[in-house]
Amino acid sequence: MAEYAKIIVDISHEKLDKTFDYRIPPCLRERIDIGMQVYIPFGNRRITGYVVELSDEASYDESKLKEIAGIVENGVPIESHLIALAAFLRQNYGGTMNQALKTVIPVREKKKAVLHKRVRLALHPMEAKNQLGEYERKHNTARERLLRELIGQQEMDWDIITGKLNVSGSVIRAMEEAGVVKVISETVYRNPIGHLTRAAYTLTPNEEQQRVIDEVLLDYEAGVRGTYLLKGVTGSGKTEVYMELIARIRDEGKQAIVLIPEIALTYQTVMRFYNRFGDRVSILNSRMTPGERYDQFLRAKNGEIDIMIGPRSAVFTPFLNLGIIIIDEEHEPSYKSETVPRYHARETAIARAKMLGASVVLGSATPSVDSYYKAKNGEYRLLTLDRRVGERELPVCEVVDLREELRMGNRSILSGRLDALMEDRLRRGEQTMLFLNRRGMAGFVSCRACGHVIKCPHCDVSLSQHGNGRMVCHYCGYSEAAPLVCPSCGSKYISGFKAGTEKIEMLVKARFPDAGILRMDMDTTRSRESYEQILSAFANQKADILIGTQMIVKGHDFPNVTLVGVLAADLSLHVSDYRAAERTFQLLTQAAGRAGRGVKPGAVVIQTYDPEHYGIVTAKEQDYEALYEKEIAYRKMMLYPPVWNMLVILCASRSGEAAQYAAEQLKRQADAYQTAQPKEKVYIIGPADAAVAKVNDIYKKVIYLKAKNYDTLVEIKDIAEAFARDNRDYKDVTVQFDFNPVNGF
DNA sequence: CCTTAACAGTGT
DNA sequence: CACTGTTAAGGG
Repeated sequence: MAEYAKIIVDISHEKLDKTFDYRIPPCLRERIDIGMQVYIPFGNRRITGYVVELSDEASYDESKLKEIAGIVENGVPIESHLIALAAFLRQNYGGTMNQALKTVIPVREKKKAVLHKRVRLALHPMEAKNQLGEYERKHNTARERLLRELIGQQEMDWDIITGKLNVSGSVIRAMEEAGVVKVISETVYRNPIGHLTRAAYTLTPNEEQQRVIDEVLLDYEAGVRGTYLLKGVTGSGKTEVYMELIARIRDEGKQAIVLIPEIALTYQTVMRFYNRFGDRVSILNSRMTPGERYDQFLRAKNGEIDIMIGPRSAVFTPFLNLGIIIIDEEHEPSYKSETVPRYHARETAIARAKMLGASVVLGSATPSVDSYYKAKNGEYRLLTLDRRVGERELPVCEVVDLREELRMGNRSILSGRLDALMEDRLRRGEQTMLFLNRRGMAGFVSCRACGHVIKCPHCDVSLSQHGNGRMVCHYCGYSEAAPLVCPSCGSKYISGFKAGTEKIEMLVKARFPDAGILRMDMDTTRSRESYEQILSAFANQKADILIGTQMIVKGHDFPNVTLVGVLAADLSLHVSDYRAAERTFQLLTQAAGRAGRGVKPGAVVIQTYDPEHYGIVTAKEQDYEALYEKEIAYRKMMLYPPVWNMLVILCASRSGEAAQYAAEQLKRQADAYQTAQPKEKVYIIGPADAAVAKVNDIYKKVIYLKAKNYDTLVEIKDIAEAFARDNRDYKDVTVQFDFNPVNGF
């Protein structure tokens, strides 16, 4: 039995990112375990911490050790494997142990879970009769009313008594003190899907689906736990495969986690799982309060649910008998965290599955190059679904060269071809979706006389023009009134360039005045429900045309949409990111997938200035293999992931000089590592300005490192992290690490 | 994070 | 010499 415990203090600060040794008092030795929250004396105060490790010897002067004061009884003990998972996050993605623990452990809310109070009769029927008589004699009318009711039905809801019966809480309390009744309060966890009504569930997997299911289950029954990449064309029924696998693994008493991109957690998705699994399912989403999310984790821990559906953070759902983790749309960049630790849910899921003996199924119509590469190398098992359920045809895809349009004198945002098709769809009463990855009226505003571009005073980006006569920064939210004359030279010839969704809406309205038009982007989906409202309005055909940013292309099913227009396919192509072509392909494929979901065939028009680019050509042909081959050749040549690994070190500070100096010093540390380990080739580039050099008055400098082995980069991260922690120059500089970044840098 | 000790500066 | 504000270090 362990005598000492290493404890991590429950406060977030780098200086406290270490364990403290405590003696375990004999009376607690039986009960103490890794992951428990405990009270400890710290300095001259008493605080709480988490047990991270148990040991028989102390690594600190034993005479100075203090004793653990007690166990936090109603605290949520984190399982030891969750601590191990936190250690994995810290090790592989950087940051402090506390940050890692906070990522893994649900946020604790001060507010208690919703209480459900009931009142029960505490006396025998005979005694109750006597008591009732006494109340009648004393004219205790309220007590009499309540007691009479309770003799009839033993137990009642508190709310009914205080409401319908009009008996106040103080009366009930007095009766409880007299021993007549007993108040029972039980915690009722908030159930985000409790209000749904379940429909009948019927499905028989088709031959192809069954083959995939059998392949995974055969492994599972043989005790093999693998990672599977399920590549299935849109509409091939991946969700049915997931549900069947979950059902079978659940029969063995195991639980399942289903990860989906936040934006794809629609009512329809939840309903499909709810119809099949009822209230053994719960969900997590960003619209829930921390308390609600905390409740769902508690329900999982208490065994009230078997299946959790949610975005990347759901990978930490505290299931004890995890059998399978499913990651739908595994290529989605939202699976990579943008806050420290910048973990990837896919890698984290695989690590967690390994610890617990669970299988992982990654699903996508357009797998990430990373995953496909691993599948080809045998690290993942590749499974495919090639047939669309109901044998619907893939939409016809055309590419329009915008340079050609310009030459023909068409300066409008709609090409002649798209315009003609839209008119046709309007005439036939079918729907159109227009996709543009830029919101607002104009991407930037500049002066035609002097070329001055209006920029955000806090960020190194131009301000976007919006329809309300204001200029908005899309990075920090700063806004100012649009000027009438150039602030630099006074010329009145200032205007906006590069149309956004808002401008498109205006232009399309002018072009098709009789059409019903909806717009969906960050600006129109501010409130909680507006997102669902717009989608359901469009689904119910309240509008003919839906204009939006990428949020409209994620997995929605609109059977009456027969035309999808991608207004500027180049937008995602020319960003400073080696994944640009891959992202463009995925986006175009998804957008195209929105057309022709019903019985009527669909058409897709892709407008671009770069029609020969392989990202666009392969998307038009719907040729994933061709895209992959081109892409992997490029990555091999440039030593980009997944062929090599990459680490971006980011130095951010209010002072540009401090950030630069800090970055230079870290580069020197990396150089020193390279000199000490010459056989491990590391390419070090920088320091340089980040893609956006300043955001919210914070200057950002980056260093890029490329190495064959991930662990080499982890070692450099450890060195840089230790250096920054122990060096006073880093007091006002935050250093962050991003491994194999997916969201630009 | 919070607390404390040490230190320098200020005021009587 | 007591008092106050700032800073660095320690916490097991």
